[in-house]
Amino acid sequence: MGNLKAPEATKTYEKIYAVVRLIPVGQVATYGQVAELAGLGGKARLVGYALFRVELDQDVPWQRVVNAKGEISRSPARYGNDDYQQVLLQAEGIAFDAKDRIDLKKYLWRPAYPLFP
DNA sequence: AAGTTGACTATTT
DNA sequence: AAAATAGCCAACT
Repeated sequence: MGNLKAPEATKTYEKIYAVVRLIPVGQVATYGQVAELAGLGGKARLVGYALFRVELDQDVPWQRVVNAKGEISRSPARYGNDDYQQVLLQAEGIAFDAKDRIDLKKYLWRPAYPLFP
């Protein structure tokens, strides 16, 4: 315990989680894209920070958020959860190449704009 | 209440 | 192509 539950999250992060929850199965979004859709002005780092704090929340499909290169962002702070992310994405039908990269041209989420009126 | 922390990205070496 | 740099901000303790 000790982690925020998404519905109780503070406003800024709540918006990020709301966007992430809209990513369809079988597609991915980049951190920068989520930041922009959440109205954060492209501050991609905030999205990464927010997702770290909600990692254990089951309602947010954090696995569908990858970095701008189409790669899973690895970090020692995740203790292997990054590998699990790849497994989850593959289970949704997303393919990784030999360098563990996703073909963003194929899988990137293209939502209608604006997401939030 | 102030310091620490952390899943990014565009640009430059 | 890969590695280093600078700019960004909120939540948690």
